[in-house]
Amino acid sequence: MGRVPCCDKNGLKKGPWTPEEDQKLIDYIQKHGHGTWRTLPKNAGLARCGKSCRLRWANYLRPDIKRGKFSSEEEETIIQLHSVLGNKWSAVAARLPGRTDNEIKNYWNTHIRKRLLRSGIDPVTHRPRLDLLNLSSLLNTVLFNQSTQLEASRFLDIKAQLNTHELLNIAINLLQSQCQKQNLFKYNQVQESSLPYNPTQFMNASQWQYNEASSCSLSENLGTVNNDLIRYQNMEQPKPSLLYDAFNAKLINSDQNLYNNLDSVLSTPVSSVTLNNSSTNINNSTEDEKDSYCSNFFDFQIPDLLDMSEFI
DNA sequence: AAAAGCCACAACCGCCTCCAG
DNA sequence: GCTGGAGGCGGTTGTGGCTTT
Repeated sequence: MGRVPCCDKNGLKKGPWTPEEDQKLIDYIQKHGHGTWRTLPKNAGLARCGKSCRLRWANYLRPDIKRGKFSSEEEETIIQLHSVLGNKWSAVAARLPGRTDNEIKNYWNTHIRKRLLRSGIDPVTHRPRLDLLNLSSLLNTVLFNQSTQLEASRFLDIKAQLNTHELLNIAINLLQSQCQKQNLFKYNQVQESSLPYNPTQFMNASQWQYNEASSCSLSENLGTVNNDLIRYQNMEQPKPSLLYDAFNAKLINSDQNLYNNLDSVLSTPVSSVTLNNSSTNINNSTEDEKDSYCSNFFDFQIPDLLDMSEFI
């Protein structure tokens, strides 16, 4: 014998609820309570499945539901809870008064998840994405050879090896970071002092104290960093490279050696730039000339890659 | 102005857990 | 301890509205 369906679906309405149906459900529950959901539709005069009534009430009609946009505080709470609880949406919702699991789940999938991905953070593990770390290693060996020469042609070689837009954009971000770090050009008017990203820079007082408490675990620290990255983006600060920020913040917190290695690669001076098979020494160039070299590199050598920066 | 594409979110589906009998 | 119904949960889909072409 198969499983008995929760209701006889013949003749029962599906799809969006009408205001009249909503009112019937509200009136009935206010008078009698919901009781057994299975019998509620018949008693309330609704041609709906009991389960549909329960969901409509729980996710939309319940009087204690808070509707409207999520505040930044709520968003931070969701991220922190998700880093601990994972996709246990009901558990997350239990800690956010007035919000339903369905609403939080939708908000996560449509907003937060995408934002974390753009920041180079894996929304499942809340850690730097492994593909980014692997790519940084690849770039280190292929892009910056022993003579510390930045070769556009080799970058194009990489393009052939990578097969996702996302990875290409990551490559661009790393390259831009390289140029910013060495003050080769003023990408987005970045101040040198904003690099490397200081994860405590935008903390509020309570979070700062929380982070100061050395007893907090690594995962708690990483959760705090995630929130700071998001706050950092929201503040419309100059955005040197969100990816590089993520690298800095995460690596500082998770693996100092790894961070030091990456840092040393990125801080190695670039002495020449190879464009169109001719190498130019930039040691004696003016700042404007350096700007020009880098602008040319990004604007004319790999315009198709730059276009892809919109993909993430 | 119309068509196509995209996005957000309400609602549904099917599996799981709990618990009374 | 077993069974089956009710409710809970997370993943997925459908749809309406907005934006882009």
